[in-house]
Amino acid sequence: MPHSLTISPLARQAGVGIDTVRYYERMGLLPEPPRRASGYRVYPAETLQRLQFIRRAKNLGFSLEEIRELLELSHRSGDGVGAVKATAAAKLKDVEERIVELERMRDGLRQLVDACPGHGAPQDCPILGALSGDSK
Amino acid sequence: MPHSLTISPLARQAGVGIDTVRYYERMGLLPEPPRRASGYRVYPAETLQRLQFIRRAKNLGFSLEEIRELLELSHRSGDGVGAVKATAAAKLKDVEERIVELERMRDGLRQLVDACPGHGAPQDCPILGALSGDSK
DNA sequence: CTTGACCCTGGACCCTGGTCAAGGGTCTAG
DNA sequence: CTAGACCCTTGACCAGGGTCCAGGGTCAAG
Repeated sequence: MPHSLTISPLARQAGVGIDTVRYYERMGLLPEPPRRASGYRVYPAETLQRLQFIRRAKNLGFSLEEIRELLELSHRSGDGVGAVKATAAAKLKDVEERIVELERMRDGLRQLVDACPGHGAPQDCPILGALSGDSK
Repeated sequence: MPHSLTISPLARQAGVGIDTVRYYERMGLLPEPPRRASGYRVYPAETLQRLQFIRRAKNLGFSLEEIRELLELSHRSGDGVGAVKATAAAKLKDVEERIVELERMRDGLRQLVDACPGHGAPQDCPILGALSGDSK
């Protein structure tokens, strides 16, 4: 199985910097990879998936800490399965709330775009209103 | 119309710190409010909405710079309406993409939660897989 | 009028999430 | 065997987004 990478191609394929990969390792987002005798890190292919997950989650506004929790969910076996489930459920709720808010924002923007066919004053556009639903 | 606040109740009601309000003003997210003779800032009630909007948008992963743009959209009249529309359309696309990714994440989490009824090993849960759709 | 709560400005400081550089090994093509 | 590309660690530095004084006015209640 030739699916192992040194840090540089890994980082390149994941679209992040080398330093970032090492940073994530320090922060506990990536497991410490095996090393060659020389000390070089050697990554299994799945680390690439993990990095891509991280990038995506980061874009969605999750902090590295939250992402760490999400990642742990999927790789922890046995211990305190109930707790794992609860954490997942909490994240799920969080994600669902974000979706609702983004949908509200989307609707506001859509109205803005539609209601403003290239000319005419867009003041009083409902973008603020669209998001003024009660906050949690 | 008694709807005017000094900075402290404004901040309290919006759930942010006083310093944050002044910081947002410096960053151009809040307009400079009128002042009393003493120099005290006096805010109209709508500033509260604006602050709540900012908080929400921030939670959704928008940077202050992006939020500034969003806010400008809703309050700019006349000038360069075409450009405004284009900006709004771009934001809309951005928001839609975020929604798609969050939905993917939600589905992954939901599977995780459902598939793991409180006991039994949740390893091999599809959370990583669920998010491994090609990134842009 | 005085006291306590509030407001002002300016500048220092903090955390997060990286990014860069120095100093020094490693690997591989020629 | 040597040049060039890669890798290591440690530690400094940076931007974004705040947060916290210090020093000094303001305002309302008593």
